[in-house]
Amino acid sequence: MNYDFHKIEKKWQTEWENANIFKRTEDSSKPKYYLLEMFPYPSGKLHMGHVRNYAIGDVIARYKTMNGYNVLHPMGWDAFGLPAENAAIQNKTHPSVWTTTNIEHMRDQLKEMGLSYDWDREITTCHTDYYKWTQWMFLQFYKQGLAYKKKSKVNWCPSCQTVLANEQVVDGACERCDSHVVKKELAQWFFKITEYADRLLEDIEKLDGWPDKVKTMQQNWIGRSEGAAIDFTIDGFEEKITVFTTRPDTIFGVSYIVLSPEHPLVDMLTENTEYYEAAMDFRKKVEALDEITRTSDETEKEGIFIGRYARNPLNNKKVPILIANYVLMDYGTGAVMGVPAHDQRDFEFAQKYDMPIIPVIKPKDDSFDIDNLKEAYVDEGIMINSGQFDGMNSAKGIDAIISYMEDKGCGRRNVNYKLRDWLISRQRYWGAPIPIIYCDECGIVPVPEEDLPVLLPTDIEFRDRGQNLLANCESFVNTTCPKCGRSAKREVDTMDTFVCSSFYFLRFTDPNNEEHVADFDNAKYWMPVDQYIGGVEHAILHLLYSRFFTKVLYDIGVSPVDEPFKNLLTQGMVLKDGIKMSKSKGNVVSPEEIMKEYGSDTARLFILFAAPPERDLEWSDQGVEGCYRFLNRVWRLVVDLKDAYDNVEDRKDSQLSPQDKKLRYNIHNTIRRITIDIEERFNFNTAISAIMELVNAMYSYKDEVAKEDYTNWVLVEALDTLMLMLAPFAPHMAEELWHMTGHKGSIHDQKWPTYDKAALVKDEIEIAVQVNGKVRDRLTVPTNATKDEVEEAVFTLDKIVNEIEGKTVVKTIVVPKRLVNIVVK
RNA sequence: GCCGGAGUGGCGGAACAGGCAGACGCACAGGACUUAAAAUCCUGCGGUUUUUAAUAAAACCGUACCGGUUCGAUUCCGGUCUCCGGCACCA
Repeated sequence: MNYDFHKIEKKWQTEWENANIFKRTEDSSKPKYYLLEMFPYPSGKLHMGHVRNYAIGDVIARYKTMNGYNVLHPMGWDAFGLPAENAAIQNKTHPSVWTTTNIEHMRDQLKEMGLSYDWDREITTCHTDYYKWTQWMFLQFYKQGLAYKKKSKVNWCPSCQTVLANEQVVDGACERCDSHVVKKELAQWFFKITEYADRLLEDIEKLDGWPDKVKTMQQNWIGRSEGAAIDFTIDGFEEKITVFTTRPDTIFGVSYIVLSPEHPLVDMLTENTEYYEAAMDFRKKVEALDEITRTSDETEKEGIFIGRYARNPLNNKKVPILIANYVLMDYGTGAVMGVPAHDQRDFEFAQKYDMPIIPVIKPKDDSFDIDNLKEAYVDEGIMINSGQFDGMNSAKGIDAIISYMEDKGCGRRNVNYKLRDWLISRQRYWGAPIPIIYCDECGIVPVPEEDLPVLLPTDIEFRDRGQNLLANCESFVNTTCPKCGRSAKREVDTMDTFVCSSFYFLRFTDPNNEEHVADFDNAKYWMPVDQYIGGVEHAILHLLYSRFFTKVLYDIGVSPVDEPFKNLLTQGMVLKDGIKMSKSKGNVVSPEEIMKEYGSDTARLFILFAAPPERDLEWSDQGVEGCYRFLNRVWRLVVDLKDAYDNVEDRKDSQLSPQDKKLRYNIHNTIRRITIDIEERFNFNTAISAIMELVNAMYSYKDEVAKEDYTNWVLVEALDTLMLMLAPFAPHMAEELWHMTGHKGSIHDQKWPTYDKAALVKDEIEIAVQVNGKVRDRLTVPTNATKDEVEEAVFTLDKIVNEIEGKTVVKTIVVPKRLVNIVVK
């Protein structure tokens, strides 16, 4: 008979909910632990990735609770977003209806999993009492000069009919729908994340508890490079061309200047000349290229001369000005100096167009002929052909030349970032409206804080996609100016949903506060998040934005911390047949069905047992079956042995049998192992196998010892330990067994077991005996045997005597409690 | 191209401050129970070879590949290959 998980799981879920045992309040008498899993988008159903994420979190939450922490473990919904709007158009309903239905269903599923959330803190980002704060955030950013509107070429997804942030464009395609992203010139709202670039970069160092992988990804994304901005004058013009370079030490090697075809100076420099038409044709050609081709280094470098010359500010040398496809307008200044001898791209370009290659740095050891380069020499060396700087080490030359230029006023130290400002406008209905009003008289006017929230209108007809529904809603658009009272129009764009998720962790510390996003004292008690868990796909987007928000909020005194997440665990994907589960691949396993067939304790146990959390996990139906078998095995064991509780005092004073001692050793060794596995490494797979081993040991005891010889208190110790250690992994079964064996109170309020060192002391220990590093025999010795005693014993073994016969013993290495290695010749 | 991570039985995975490779689970095989099956329980389970009638026993090879350090290497060092992830004409 298998245990009735349906009944048991339902029963305890109801009991826990009624007793509200997972509700948490601020309690200064206990150490706090804030555990957070990335909240889901309410797509409709949980998938295995969610199950994994939340199962991992729940083990940690319950474990920390048992260890005396006041654990904040909240859950919510990242509920704005395009799928709701598309579904609404398709089904002719309102996105809020679709979203609400999905949330209800998914909340039920989470409850079915038996997760220890404090549901009183539930957050839903599309509710007015939440998005009021999203809008409030915008206003604070605006006040700080961190939100601004700018007309620029932006990424436009023709399928989603909206603009996207740089971070949301993956290989030239929309990260959500994979459509080809095009460039469009639009006026859009941005958050000035670049102003925080340096701090976001520097503080990565503080993130000890983050995986290096994620930190490196953020570093690359921010992409800081140090160098100089250098002004080149243009013959016959007042204007100057400013280039950015990381190698000012090579300035004497400049043989041409290249502008991006889109560079604004190009128009002026070619106007009314024979070069104008060619330049414009070239620009069009380059603009027609999509982002991937344009920025791929396989694309052939092409350029044309535009008829003008610039002057090298250091030696006044006259160099031609070109435009070329490999210079990008949105990095640096959109202009570069061409130094073919010391830059590989410039080298290729110069060879193609027959430009002079002027070496200005030679290798220290003169290892090759610098005047006949086969490729650019990019390493440091000794400066040559560089006037007064000749003979200087090129690394030093960088500083020397910058100082020289700063004195002369033709150049300066400069730092560039790959990071762009965060485009937050979206031309969609289902998002938080940007709280801005446009007045003919007063211009751009922010909505006063007391007027928040700017409500999303509900009288919208959901027809075709492809139009901004808010723009067509007159009751929304038409308003009055808060400054002058005249009629005015509202901003019709909404905010990127990543804005909503950039501060939700702060809101969880005080989710129902109507006056503040969170009471400072509450935030101070809980923040930062001690452990954050989610998929690595958010390594840049969400995690970088959240860090940015936290820093801004810290600066204005709203957040008590300047980094939100102390420790980060990035879980691996759930695979089936070696590939990611996806509808299109048809390899999806539904959590719903698994829980129905085996129960959520089994589902959780399997997903934790199959692989360590950071690694990808291969789904196996047979593996699930195995975990189910294991839980049944535990059930039967406890049922069989529970009589031990009736007479615990029995034999308490008598000597323990060898079997008793062995079992006690196993109990306490298991506690030791599991505690390390959870505490130090989150290796739940090995933690679970340790529990399995304890169960096997208990079965052996049952097998080897006659019932009348049972030592009940040892059995009870084993059973209690087993149940307590199982509690974070299989919470329902553990709770049921806990009560079945006569305990009072929830097992989830109990203390995590500690191990008894005395029980881990063994009288004897088996060691390996090696000859020249090969195991030849084994020997059981007293644990406290000295090295000499062990060494002596080893040479009495027949096998060893045979093995070393006729050979000379060079030396003998004794590793206490492990092995002896005899080296012979 | 650059920067990370990984490569261990039929499979998922253990063991790395250098110390008995393959814990635990799955699959498979054999046995017990059963009229039978399922479930359950017990046993075996990296490869090759040799000895033995058989039960068994022994030797050698094995942690992607090549080399090094060491009494001893899955673990450390150098090089190569493959896979995965990120960045990529960033001046």
